[in-house]
Amino acid sequence: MSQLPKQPTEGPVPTSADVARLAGVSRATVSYVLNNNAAVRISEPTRRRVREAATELGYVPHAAARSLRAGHTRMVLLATVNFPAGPLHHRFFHQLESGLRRLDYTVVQYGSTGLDADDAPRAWAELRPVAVIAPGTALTPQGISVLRRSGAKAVITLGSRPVAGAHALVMDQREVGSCAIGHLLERGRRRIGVVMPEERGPGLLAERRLAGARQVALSHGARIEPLPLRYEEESAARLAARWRTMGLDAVFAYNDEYAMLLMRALQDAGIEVPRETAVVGADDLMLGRLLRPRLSSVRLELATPQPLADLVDRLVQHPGGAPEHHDLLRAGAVHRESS
Amino acid sequence: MSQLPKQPTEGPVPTSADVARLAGVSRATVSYVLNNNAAVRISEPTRRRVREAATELGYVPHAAARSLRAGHTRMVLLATVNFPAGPLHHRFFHQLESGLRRLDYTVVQYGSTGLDADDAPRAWAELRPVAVIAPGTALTPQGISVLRRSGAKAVITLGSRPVAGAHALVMDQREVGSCAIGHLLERGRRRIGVVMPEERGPGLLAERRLAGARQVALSHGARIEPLPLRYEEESAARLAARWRTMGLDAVFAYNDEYAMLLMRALQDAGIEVPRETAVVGADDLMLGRLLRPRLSSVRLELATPQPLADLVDRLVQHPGGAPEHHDLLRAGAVHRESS
DNA sequence: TTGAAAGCGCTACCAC
DNA sequence: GTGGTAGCGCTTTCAA
Repeated sequence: MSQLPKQPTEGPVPTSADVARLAGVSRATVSYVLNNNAAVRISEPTRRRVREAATELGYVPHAAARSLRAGHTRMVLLATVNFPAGPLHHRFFHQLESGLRRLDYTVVQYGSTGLDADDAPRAWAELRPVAVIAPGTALTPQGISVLRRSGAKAVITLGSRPVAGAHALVMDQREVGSCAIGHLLERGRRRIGVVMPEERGPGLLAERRLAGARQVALSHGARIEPLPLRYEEESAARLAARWRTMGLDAVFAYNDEYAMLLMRALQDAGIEVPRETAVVGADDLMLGRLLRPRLSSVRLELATPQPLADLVDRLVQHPGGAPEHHDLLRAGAVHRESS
Repeated sequence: MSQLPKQPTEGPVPTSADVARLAGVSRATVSYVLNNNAAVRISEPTRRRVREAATELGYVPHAAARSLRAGHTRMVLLATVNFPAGPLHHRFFHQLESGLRRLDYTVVQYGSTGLDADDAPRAWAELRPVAVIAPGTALTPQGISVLRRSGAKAVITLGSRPVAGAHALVMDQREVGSCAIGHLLERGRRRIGVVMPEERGPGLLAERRLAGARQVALSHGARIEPLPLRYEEESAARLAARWRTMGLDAVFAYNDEYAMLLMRALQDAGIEVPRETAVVGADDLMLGRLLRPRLSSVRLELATPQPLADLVDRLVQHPGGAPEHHDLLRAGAVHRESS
């Protein structure tokens, strides 16, 4: 209460020189004390005077000045362009951030909507981050080069596949497709539809999941039929209306939401699930358990973030190694009643 | 292709002095040219030489050095602690960021999990942001003061209610509760349950929604009954089993997910929806339309972000005014079949 | 039209 | 133990 500074808004921002003046010492001493510099021994009374002066003034060190002097930052820039927005990724980044902070990095998320693939890395580079984690889709070889030359020790891409010249955290969405199809094959299905959302967002993910589906189907002599679908009841009803003409005995519906939409439409059209057509979603939403039949799904898991924080730290400390690829995504079929 | 710099990883980061040397001019000239300084006229050939030298070296200006010299930054720090993670907010922040970038601000998201309410603002202040937008829950008066004294021209809180001494973007969740209850009252219900999730995350939101519900109910002589519920089928089944003992004729279920869970459980327990008990959710999920009966809901909307970007800009340019409060949340009942 | 130089806040080297 | 001070990269007066 009594410690609240007097002038909330006016007045210049206090610097270490102000602290030094108030404590009656030099700026060097202030720096030593506030950074707990072990290489130099300062008497306890002096330390106290400095600390008191600092809190009295509400002194906060100036990160820009510090890193300018140091010649490097400890900033990890997490570029969030075109990022999957679900709770799974949200939690993952959250934990990755905590892990990196524990290693004394400053993590900063930088959204770059509207900037193109050349401008965005330039904008990031201006902050001189020591490491950059960005979606592979936002990072061209030129972009990687810009970041490297601006002092980034580690450039790490994130996405369905690696990008040449950078380390990669791979979330191979094919895994999801192959997992779903594998499950359906096991249950005796051979003519399988794969829902392809017509919305903008899921486009790339859907392509990769389809690719994984095709891969597995091919090696088992099963048929894969892509099924464009908008996330609207009419679109689903239309698809359901011509369902029997397509001769499918199963469908992998991209994710649980599309699966629920389609399953309802199929049921309304008199198609029995799973007898006539099996349905599998993905993401294992709680809601799928409420439907009748309960929705089979593919559960996704991301790797534990702490080892990745350690990885970043290692790449920063020993840069220049060969690009490393780490697989983040684990997928597993969850069998319920709809398949 | 041919423009790719040669040494990807080694070598020092090029500075404006390097550009000057290569172009055969002074550092001052480099600065004039690259910043399109209108106050000084540079010959066209010189400009070209400078620009070519810059691209040849892959020069990227050093934001820290620039802002150190300028005495201020154009960084807007968006603190993301305890933020609702839904698509609604996600889109909102995304657009706010775009709007601010259009005004030439650098927007940076800073997660601060693990830092307490005193440390977090200090960490933010080290970056000397010109404006800070942070959840009200993460911002004590001390924190606000620290930011002010570190040069932040605008400190803006975000949340259910304003915080003393700062501008506020208010998302008054009571609105949601009162809207839901208002709808149920209109439809003749008088004894209304309000689901309170027992999970950690929604706690505060649920409290506010309940408060709004109580407010409206009180003024209409209706009864409100809080109903703790975990997001699990057993918990819902248990609640449904003792439903008739409670004598409720309606329930506002916190959001659509809890509503779906509970509605299913009620139906399984033989309670007719909406005849015996009306059910209302919130968030207006697409999935609610797939249930039978279709789920009534409260649709949430956040204000258009562009005016808020303009607001931030105005507060930065003319600091010191009285704290402003802006209401962001709009709620509206969506009547379907479950109420 | 261009160049020289000061100085933003900070840390680390070197004297005392 | 403590202080003086150079210099990180940049912009901007002031002089030429």
